Amino acid sequence: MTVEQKKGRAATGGAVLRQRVTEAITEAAFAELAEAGYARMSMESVARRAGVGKAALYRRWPSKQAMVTELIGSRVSEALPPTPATGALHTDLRELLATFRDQLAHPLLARIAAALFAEASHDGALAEGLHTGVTAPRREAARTILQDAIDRGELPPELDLDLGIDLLIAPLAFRVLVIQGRSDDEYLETLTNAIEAALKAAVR
Amino acid sequence: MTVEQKKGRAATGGAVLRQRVTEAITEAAFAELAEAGYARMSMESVARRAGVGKAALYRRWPSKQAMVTELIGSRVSEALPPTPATGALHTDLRELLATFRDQLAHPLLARIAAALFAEASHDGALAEGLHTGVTAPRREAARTILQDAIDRGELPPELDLDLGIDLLIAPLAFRVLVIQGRSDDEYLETLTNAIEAALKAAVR
Amino acid sequence: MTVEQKKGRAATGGAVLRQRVTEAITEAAFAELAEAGYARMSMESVARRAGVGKAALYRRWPSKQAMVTELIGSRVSEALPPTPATGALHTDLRELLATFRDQLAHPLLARIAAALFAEASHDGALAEGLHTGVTAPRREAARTILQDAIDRGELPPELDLDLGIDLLIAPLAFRVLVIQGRSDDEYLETLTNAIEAALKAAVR
Amino acid sequence: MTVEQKKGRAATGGAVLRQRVTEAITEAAFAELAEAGYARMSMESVARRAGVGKAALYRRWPSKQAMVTELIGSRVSEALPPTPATGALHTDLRELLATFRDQLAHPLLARIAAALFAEASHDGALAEGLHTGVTAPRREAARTILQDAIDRGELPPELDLDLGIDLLIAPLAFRVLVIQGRSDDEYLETLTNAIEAALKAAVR
DNA sequence: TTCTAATCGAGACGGTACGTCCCGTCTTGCC
DNA sequence: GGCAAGACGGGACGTACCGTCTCGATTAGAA
Repeated sequence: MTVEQKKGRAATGGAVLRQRVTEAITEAAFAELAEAGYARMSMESVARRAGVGKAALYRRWPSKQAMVTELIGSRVSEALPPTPATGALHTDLRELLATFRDQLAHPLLARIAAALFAEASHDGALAEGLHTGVTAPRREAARTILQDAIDRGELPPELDLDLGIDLLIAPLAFRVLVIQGRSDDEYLETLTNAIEAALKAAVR
Repeated sequence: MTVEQKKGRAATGGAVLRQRVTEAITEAAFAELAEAGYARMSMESVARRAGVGKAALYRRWPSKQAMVTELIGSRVSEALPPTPATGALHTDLRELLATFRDQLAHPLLARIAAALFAEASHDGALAEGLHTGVTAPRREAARTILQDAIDRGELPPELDLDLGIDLLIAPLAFRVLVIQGRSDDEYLETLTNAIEAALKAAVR
Repeated sequence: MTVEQKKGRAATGGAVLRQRVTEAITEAAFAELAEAGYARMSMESVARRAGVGKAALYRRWPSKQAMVTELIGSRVSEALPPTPATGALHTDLRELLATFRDQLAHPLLARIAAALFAEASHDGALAEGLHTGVTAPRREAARTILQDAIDRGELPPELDLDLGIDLLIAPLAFRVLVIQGRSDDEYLETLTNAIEAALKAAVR
Repeated sequence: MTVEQKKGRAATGGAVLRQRVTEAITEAAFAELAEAGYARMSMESVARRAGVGKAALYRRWPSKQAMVTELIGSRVSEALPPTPATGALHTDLRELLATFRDQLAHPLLARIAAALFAEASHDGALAEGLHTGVTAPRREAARTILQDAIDRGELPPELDLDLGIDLLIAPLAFRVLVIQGRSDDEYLETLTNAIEAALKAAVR
């Protein structure tokens, strides 16, 4: 028996059970978050709903905030769509906006994300986690679209990319999250037109 | 002492003490909010900091949320600047955006407002309060600017006003609140140009 | 308004309520101790039984052990009988032993005291508390009886007082607490005779 | 390797391992008991200290209490000295008391025994176990000495044996366990004299 | 001036959730 | 089939706040 074998001997014990429990917790947590929101959700109710001891939660995450952050982050990540590449700025834009709207429209993610972003002002680690897991990938997708359009000559090379990304993401996010207003296809089409015009003018 | 003086004293006497206490609470609440954020602020620490009993708080507001909402709402309202009316869309826009940025840059209001908007997803009354006290007045200012520009022929009459307002407010809000990025005068100038172009294209 | 008046202003708030709550807790704690014993008694069940928040317990005592120690200590203290002074060693002895037996026979105090003495081996503060509140007063009563008997010439002046006290207390305590055997009046009479003989021989 | 060797290993191999594990647990348990006492000792720390899994403990004993009871019981039994038979009550007594003191002075057994006797008030099985394993054998030794002395005419035939045993055991036990006072040879000599006198008077 | 009624600071109240620890059981893969 | 490792459900620990309550002192206004 080698040392490696000995060390690894019991390392995998209960992987199946662990998986089952983790899934029960995840499901319960999302349900509680949807019903009560982040502030009113309690670890005790999640554990109760999952049919699980509180320790099972704290064995996986060090705190309520850590649990919710990770759950949201992974759910959001797996929902990250492929960057559109239709070959034309207008269609790329519309596709990205539609995808973005569909994600934002998911009431659960939207509501919780808002609470997390709010908390992030007072918690550097949380801010970092949200940036890495949520914000950055989406901004990167937008950046790719814009850069492609510049390469094709559809947008001026002097475009301020960061500002461009803001223009792309912000109006829709505000409408859905803060105003909680409509964002149907007609709205999206008009918005696409407006953003396209804005991008062409957003030069340093 | 004349009767009038006596009456005058009678009308304001208790009110003076009450006013003093209210001010102490308000100041303490803003300080705690700034240091700890909405979620971590406690009514007990506010009372302690203000040197008053907890009952003094609950005599004025029915709950923590109500207190913070009202405090934020009134502070935000008194900070509402006059709507710019320079006679030209571009300057109106830039002035509004600069004002808006200065308000958002106030770290306290920004952070707390985020937490409150997050909570609003689960609390209709809070949502209503925020809309009336925070959102609506600002959107109205933007609407006025846009309508004036339409009237002057600077913007097409078919402009989707709601979308136009989103375009005006959202990118800056996102940059300051979520991205927490820079928003200096240069950025603002480019943003103004981009928004102006977008508005001209945002027709139904 | 003097400083004293100002300082004392709110110091007495809720004394009546406090008293009521303390009594409810005390009663519930004794009941739980009787039913479950020290180890199995929980602060939560005491609070529930008393119709009281857990904080009400922890506002009064810093821990479960402190609460039980104090409750037992005070109950035992108030049960401390006057030292017998019949003028004769034999009757003093019998009276003291009878009193002692009656206290020990109280099933609650006996059982809990045993658990506390056991814990005391590992907790200096607890040991100190038990000595001061429980052990010392009883030993003092015994010492008085013995000294009186020496003064009257019923016992030799060379009597080892500490040993004498052991002889007086220990056999009965063991019978009741450890053996849990009978200790009726007949037994007590024989025991009194035996102890009296022992005391006369317990010289250094 | 021959078949016999293989078979022999098969037959004893498991037993040897089991024995080694049992010893490691026993040693760890006594160490933890000594350091923390019964209440604060945890099965988890015992397992960790012994370098074994918790299941190894629960495969051997059904509960923490059962484990400690059995461990203490067997240790105490193997420490049971031969009943003294010097041919004279005084020397028998002194020898028994000295042995008893030496056993009680063992800090581990003493402290744990106290906690177990306390728990026994609420647990009949534990009480039974302690009586059989700890109390009864020692009382029997004392009984033998007393009966021998009666047979030799050193003690009256009317002696209440149970009371006699109490007189023998209790004062020393109290001194060592509860008072935690000194019990040197000088004390023991005086005590022996006193008990001898008491025994002669302890008649029904 | 004396009375009255509101408000004050202090802090205890019942409750709920936090994150930690340990019980006795269960599961896994190695030996 | 026993082993070490360690996750499992359960439940108590002691802490922190919530929003409510009670207390006696303070404060002005009205009588």
